[in-house]
Amino acid sequence: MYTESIEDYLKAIYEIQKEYGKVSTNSLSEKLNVAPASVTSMIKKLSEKKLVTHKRYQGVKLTKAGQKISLEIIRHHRLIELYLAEALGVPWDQVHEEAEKWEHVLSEDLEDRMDAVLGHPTRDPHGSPIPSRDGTITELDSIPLADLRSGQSAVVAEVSDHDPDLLRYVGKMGLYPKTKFKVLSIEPFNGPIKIQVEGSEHILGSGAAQYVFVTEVELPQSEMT
Amino acid sequence: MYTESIEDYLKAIYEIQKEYGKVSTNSLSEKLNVAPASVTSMIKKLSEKKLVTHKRYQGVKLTKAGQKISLEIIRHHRLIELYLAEALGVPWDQVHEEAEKWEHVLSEDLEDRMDAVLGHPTRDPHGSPIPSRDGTITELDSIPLADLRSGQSAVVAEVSDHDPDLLRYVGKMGLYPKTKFKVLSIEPFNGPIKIQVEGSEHILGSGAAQYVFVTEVELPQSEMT
DNA sequence: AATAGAATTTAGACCCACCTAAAAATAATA
DNA sequence: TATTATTTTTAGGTGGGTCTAAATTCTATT
Repeated sequence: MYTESIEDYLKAIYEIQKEYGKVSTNSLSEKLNVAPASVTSMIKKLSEKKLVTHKRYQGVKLTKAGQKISLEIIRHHRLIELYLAEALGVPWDQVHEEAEKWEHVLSEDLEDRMDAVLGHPTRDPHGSPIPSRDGTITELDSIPLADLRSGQSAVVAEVSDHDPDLLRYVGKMGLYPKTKFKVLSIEPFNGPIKIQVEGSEHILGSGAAQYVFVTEVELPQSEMT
Repeated sequence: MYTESIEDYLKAIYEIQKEYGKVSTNSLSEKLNVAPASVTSMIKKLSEKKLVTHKRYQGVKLTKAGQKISLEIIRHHRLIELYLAEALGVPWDQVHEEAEKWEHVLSEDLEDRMDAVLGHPTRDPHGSPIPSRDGTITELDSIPLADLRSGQSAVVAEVSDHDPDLLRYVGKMGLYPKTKFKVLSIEPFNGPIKIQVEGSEHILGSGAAQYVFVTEVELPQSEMT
């Protein structure tokens, strides 16, 4: 078994790798709230354990072994999030924090039991895919809501869980995964976006719209070929 | 918040205090599987934090503050045990290990939710009382099954959860909390005990009978006054 | 190509919780 | 009571994960 800290680093590396491709010391430092120097020394350790590859001043990359572990932790995390939401009614903006702690001490047995109770789910409450036990994951092919244009409809695929305030904000307008909505108008220069969700209209700031990812985008009637 | 280690020490101190009255350095060393020297230094720390009182070479005692924290952890532990058993079907010999890890990272909010889902229970799966949120606990007034005599009936109150094998062993004969049974015979010199549980007979080793605590003891007909 | 600025790494230190070995205090027994 | 045995404490060290300050390397810009 690995320490909680190692698991946190691996998870962070996976997530940064997914979002930006490259994983720098500084990006880890920010994400994990530790000093860059601390990251360097941990990278050295991870590298010795063959969990990442590292070229000095060039960032890190997960090895097969490292990725496997990081996906196990992510699986724990997302199963827990979903379980807490479903079974205990924890609101979607609180499940992340709870899962952050619990994920490190969840046994395989309990993981399986939760998985079974939930019916072998594939998405967590924010729409993120839950890796399978053997470490495979199918990342979603979605785009930020902010990239839509006036008149387009789409379905919410995933909402970033990095900020509880954001989740509450978009939750208030019903923008949960699988919810269909329509962009009524979108102002230029990152202006506010007017959307229609289940009959009612809402205004969404562009900052938030960066973190709401959508799929099944439909062109407006007027632009159909 | 306190470290996991501190919480473990406080819990151990509470339990030893309850079982033996006095809490020595060695008893903690054994219970926590750490060297006596390590216990001494942790005691110093706990003492500085006013969680225990300590006279050199004389053992420790929980302060009010220390007891409060230890009961909070025990509450977490036992609520988790019961929740796992009830909601996820984890067998009673496995819930302890799971709870050992989870108890340190359980939020108050989740504690309350579990408590509510379980209907504000007062006993864990082994029959141990669950402290209330404000830190009150009503310890059971029970005696070891081994102290019963031939012909007596009693109800299982509590089974020690210190050893999973023990739990499986007594579980096989149905000796769960609230189960009524009768002592058919008991051999002297810590001999085996023949008991009747729900119609069927079983033989119970005296070692195990030390750890099964019973209540509602009834005298046999022949000895009634 | 030189240099200023940013990113990264090294050096040295801290805290936490643990360890072993040795010393000191207490308890048990001849 | 003296001596031995047991318990507890002190002394000194280790590994894990973090920090700050300083040195190094890379990158971008002139």
